[in-house]
Amino acid sequence: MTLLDSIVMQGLGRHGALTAEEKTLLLDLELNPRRAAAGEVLWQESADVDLFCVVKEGWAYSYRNLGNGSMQILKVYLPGDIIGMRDFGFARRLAGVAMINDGVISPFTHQQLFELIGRSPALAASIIATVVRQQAMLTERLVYLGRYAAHERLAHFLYELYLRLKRIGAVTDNGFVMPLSQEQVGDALGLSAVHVSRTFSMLRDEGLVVRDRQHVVLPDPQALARLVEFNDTYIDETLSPAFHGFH
Amino acid sequence: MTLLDSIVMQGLGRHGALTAEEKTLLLDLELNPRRAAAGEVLWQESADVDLFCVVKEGWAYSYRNLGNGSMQILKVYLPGDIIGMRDFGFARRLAGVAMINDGVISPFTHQQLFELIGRSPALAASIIATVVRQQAMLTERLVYLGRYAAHERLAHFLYELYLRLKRIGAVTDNGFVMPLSQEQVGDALGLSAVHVSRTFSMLRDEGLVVRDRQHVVLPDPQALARLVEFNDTYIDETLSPAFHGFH
DNA sequence: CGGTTCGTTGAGACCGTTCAACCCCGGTGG
DNA sequence: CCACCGGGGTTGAACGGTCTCAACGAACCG
Repeated sequence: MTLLDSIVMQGLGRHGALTAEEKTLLLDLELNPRRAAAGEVLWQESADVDLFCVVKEGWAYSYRNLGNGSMQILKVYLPGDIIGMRDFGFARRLAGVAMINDGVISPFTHQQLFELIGRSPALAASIIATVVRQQAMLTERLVYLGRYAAHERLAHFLYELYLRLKRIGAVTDNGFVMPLSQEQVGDALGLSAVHVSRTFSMLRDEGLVVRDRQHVVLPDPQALARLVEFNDTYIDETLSPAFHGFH
Repeated sequence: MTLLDSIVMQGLGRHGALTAEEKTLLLDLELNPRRAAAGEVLWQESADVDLFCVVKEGWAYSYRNLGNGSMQILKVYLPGDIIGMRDFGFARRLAGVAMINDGVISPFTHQQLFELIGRSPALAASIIATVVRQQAMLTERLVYLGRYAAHERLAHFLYELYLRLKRIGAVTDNGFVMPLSQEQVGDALGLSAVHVSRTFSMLRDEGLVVRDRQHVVLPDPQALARLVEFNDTYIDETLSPAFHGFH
């Protein structure tokens, strides 16, 4: 999974094919791939902001460790996502990032990002669009934490993963691999691990989610989408026309 | 309260005074002020994105109306804030915005924003910094919704308002005016209005918050800050040095 | 085969919700 | 001036969703 694939798949490159220089700029971000082991902390909260990363293989998550001993997972990163944009413009990390399973990441520097932005307004727009979309996903999570019950939070979480995985071709027969432990799911949804287990059982009994170890199947994605009233405008978002005129 | 005052007060203008042109660009955003009545909806969710607004007087909030009949308030806007940046780059609003009390707002267009960004990299950096800071505030709220109890959520909410109001000079003797109803506070914190009332009583009994109608006093802000382990790096944030080198 | 991690299930406690009654206060109209 | 009304806030009681603690089971790994 290269960033180029990801960006094209996400439809950001559809407005006129990318130029050769733009493709080069994107590929330059992935010149230094390295393996990262499950559980590896890429950086801690409050660390200096130096690098961003493209996730090439594996999953990662950003998190905050709280004073009361618990953890809140802010976002799950999938292959093709850029990690660290949350801290763009800050001197220190607002959240830590760790790998969920074994994977491959490509770090690149602030400097490279500035260069890319300076050279290609189209790519700058794409980057900004991904940041904005991430903010929208965060907002959606906030809404669910504030106002929905456990089974709705979990259903929404799984359906969002399903959509994001589908667009990078990681879904077959409505099923996908979900390497998060139930403890981690709980940390993302503001629930205890025990209650995540019970909630999975509830969704299984209703025929909405079948899970076996790390494999999840959504037998009827539409039914799940109705349950959570999924608003997918923030995933298949349309950029403002004015924005494209900006180049 | 002009945007110029606000940005200077927020320290974004400290790196070299703004040029005359930059000041003009900022003031141009506020050429069309108008009154807005309490409860007035500035725009609804899914409406076309056309305008942004500077809040000159009064408070506003962005919100999402949910299928189960409840509402989630995403953010409270104070004088000097820019409303609508959440939707920058989108064709449609991700959230509605309404006035909390009577106030004055200055709408400006996408076009004006692009012009400002094109003419002054320094102001573009300031704008981006405010967007990033808003995302950080949203993240902080998410953490509290996910992992903290009612009294901690409320204490954190009040302390954040206290800090933001202090920097625009709206705090005297540790007190400020808080025009939100308890229903609205509940919609922001994911609590019922009834429990907001009980939680206010609890904080009062502990000597942390004194409230009389719309007037709130924090007798010991430091104690409150300790209670919520307030991390103010996202309010008094430091922009990355690399970012300033970008101009 | 023993240890470890992860997931399941049960029981009890707790926090927050819902429903309801009541109060306080400001506004309005007689 | 008073009667009435309505919105916001307070308080009580019962319900329910989620948490915690604990025991147990299943899969993986040395």
